Amino acid sequence: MNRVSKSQKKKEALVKATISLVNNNGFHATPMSKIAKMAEVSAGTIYLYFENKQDLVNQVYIEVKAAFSKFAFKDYKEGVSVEEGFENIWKNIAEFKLKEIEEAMFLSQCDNTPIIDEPSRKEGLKHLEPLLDLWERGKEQGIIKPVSPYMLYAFSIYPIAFLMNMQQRELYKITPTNVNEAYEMAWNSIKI
Amino acid sequence: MNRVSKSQKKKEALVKATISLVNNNGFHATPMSKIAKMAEVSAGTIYLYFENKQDLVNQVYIEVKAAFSKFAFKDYKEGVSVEEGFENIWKNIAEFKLKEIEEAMFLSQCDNTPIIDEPSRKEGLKHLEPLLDLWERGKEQGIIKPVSPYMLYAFSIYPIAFLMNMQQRELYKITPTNVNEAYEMAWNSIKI
Amino acid sequence: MNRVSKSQKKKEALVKATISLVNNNGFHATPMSKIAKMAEVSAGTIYLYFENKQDLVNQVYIEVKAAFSKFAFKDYKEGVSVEEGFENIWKNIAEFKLKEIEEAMFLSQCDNTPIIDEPSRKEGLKHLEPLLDLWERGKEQGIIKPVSPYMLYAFSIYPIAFLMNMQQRELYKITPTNVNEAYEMAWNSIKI
Amino acid sequence: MNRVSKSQKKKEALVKATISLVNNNGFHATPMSKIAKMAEVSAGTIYLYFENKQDLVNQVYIEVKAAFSKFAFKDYKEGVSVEEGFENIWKNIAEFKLKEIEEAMFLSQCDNTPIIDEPSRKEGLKHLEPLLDLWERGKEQGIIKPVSPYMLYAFSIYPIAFLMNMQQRELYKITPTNVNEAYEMAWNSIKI
DNA sequence: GATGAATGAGTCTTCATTCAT
DNA sequence: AATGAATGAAGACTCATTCAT
Repeated sequence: MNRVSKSQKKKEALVKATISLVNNNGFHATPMSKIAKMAEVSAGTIYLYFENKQDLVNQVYIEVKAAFSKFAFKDYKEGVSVEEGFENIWKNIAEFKLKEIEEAMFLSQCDNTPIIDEPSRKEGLKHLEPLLDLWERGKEQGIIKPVSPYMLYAFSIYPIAFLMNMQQRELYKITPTNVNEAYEMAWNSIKI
Repeated sequence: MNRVSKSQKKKEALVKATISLVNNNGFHATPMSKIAKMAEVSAGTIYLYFENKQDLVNQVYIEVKAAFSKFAFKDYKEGVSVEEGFENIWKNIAEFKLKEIEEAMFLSQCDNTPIIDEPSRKEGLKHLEPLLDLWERGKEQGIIKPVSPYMLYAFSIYPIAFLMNMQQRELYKITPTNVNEAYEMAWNSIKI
Repeated sequence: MNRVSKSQKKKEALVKATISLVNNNGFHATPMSKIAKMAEVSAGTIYLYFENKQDLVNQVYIEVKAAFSKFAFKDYKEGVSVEEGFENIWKNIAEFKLKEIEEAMFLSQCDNTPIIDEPSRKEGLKHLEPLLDLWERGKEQGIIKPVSPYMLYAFSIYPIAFLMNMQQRELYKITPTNVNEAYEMAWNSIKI
Repeated sequence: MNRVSKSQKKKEALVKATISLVNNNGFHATPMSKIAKMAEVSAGTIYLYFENKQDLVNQVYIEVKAAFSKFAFKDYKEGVSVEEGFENIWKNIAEFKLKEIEEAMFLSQCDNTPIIDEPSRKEGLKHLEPLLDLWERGKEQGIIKPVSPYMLYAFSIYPIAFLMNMQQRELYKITPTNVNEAYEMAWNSIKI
């Protein structure tokens, strides 16, 4: 038996296909039949793995969000200084958004659109704890502005999605230099 | 004769209905029939004012973007100092996004989704010139970071949309104090 | 006052437009709105002259059929010999079908299609009497085959429509020589 | 397994229904829903077999034309004399047009109407070669008039459609005697 | 008489979902 | 587990016809 079962492979193919097609056409403009075709399974097969279309996107969303979070905290050590920790996480996130474009675009679309239901949204959020903890610590140490984490997120993390969008639409090209500049701006906005 | 013709009223009702329904359900999940019903016209009437569904959203997008831009630069005088000018514009934008929630949500969805075609996106952008000019001036005076306007926008303007989204989802409440804090963060991120 | 009233002109324009559009698209694929546009009147105006769409084609059919019949018997004198009379009529019909192509195509489409109602069809037929009389006389004189006039029509007159169709589709070019050959064939088929 | 698959049966039912309904109402006046109902399948099923309505008629046309051609040349042997061969083919065609009325009416409507697209028309023509060859041979032998095959077709074959139409409208009754008379007229018109 | 905005029934077509195989 | 043919509900769009002006 393979380490990854045939079933698992099919599910992954479906997830990949969903991401790609929803990115290009939006959720409601991507038929299940196309997802099936791209994943090289039959239309009926989807329903062996997912209850229905809504359940499919929900699951994909949760999965991608999990992958994103995992990536965001790779190499992250809780003990590290606030600034160092933030830089680590921020650059991970930036790397994710600029390298795993498909996944990142998908998240961006889901987060600005009513296609994901509220429970799945909640589910998707729960991995972000370490960043919130870090910010909490920063606030205690007088390093981070004493504002809502939503505000911190809005000004330091959310902007990366915009840059990614512009790059995707070929209006803007992100270089390593830009990334450092961007990091500076992010840090400037949240540090005291 | 009325100042606003009956036709004009119908078109406006259609625009309003489109914004509201697309906000709540997304573009592809809002049938023309519902738009018609909400605007209290017959389904066929839509096609007197718009070529098809795509044309409808495109036009609504352009219109809302124009309204947004107009609002963004109200009371703005070109001669004013860079910081003062930026504060003026930023607060206008914030006010728009927090007061004209329907319109702002609509823009946010359109800007992160493939429902608007590229020509209409271009059309929607062209009113932002004064802000770009201001930033240019700021860079010359050594006040604003010498980075791409996309970057400046990402870190100073785009975050407002996130706050609006969170408020809309009732996860976060924006108060006048918050607005000032947010402005500080915006300014901190772009100023040298 | 003009000899031809404004009303009459509008009606004629509508008839012409109907013929042209039905020829190119078929009855059910030509909207009233297009007919109105081509006739340079408003859509509502059609209903001042015709009860509804069916009535419009019916009337156009009857009118064109009448024009056709009139043309068919121009210069025709009842006293003339059967062969001479037939040649006269046949060549008139051929001339009509090859010169008044729009009208002739329209008739051809109506005659092979269920778009005209039966009463109007009957109405359209009633002008053909002189030809039937001529054939009757020919049969009495032992010149024309003693077969049903439908048969005589099928083999001597109906073929012209086919040639017209082929010419219209640019598969066949009718020359004066052809016309004479065709007449010979027509005559050969019905004469004893 | 059946000799004729279930799928094949459905397609045939759709073809039959299309012929029947288009005959009675014309192409544009027969909704897909009615075709589906008559074929006892769901509306959506049509689109498993045909791309769209146009494709449906095109395919039906080609199929019927092929059946017609096959019938026209049954029992036909190339070596036979020109007159014998022509009589064979002509009578086959007459038999088809008088027995397979539905199919024949359908062809008649398609051939005098812009509902079939040009490629499908071309496709439909290609089976008529043997008749053209026979006529060519007849011309060489000085038996058939040296005129365009379009002319020969117009005067010898096309008339049958007229007789069929009249019979269908119950204005004329075709008997075996009539058929022989008609054949004589056809032959008289094309023979030298 | 003339207009053309408005209607809404009717059409083609798509697509999520089911189910016999 | 997997298929894919079949369904039928729903949606975009058209168009004959009406009616206030």
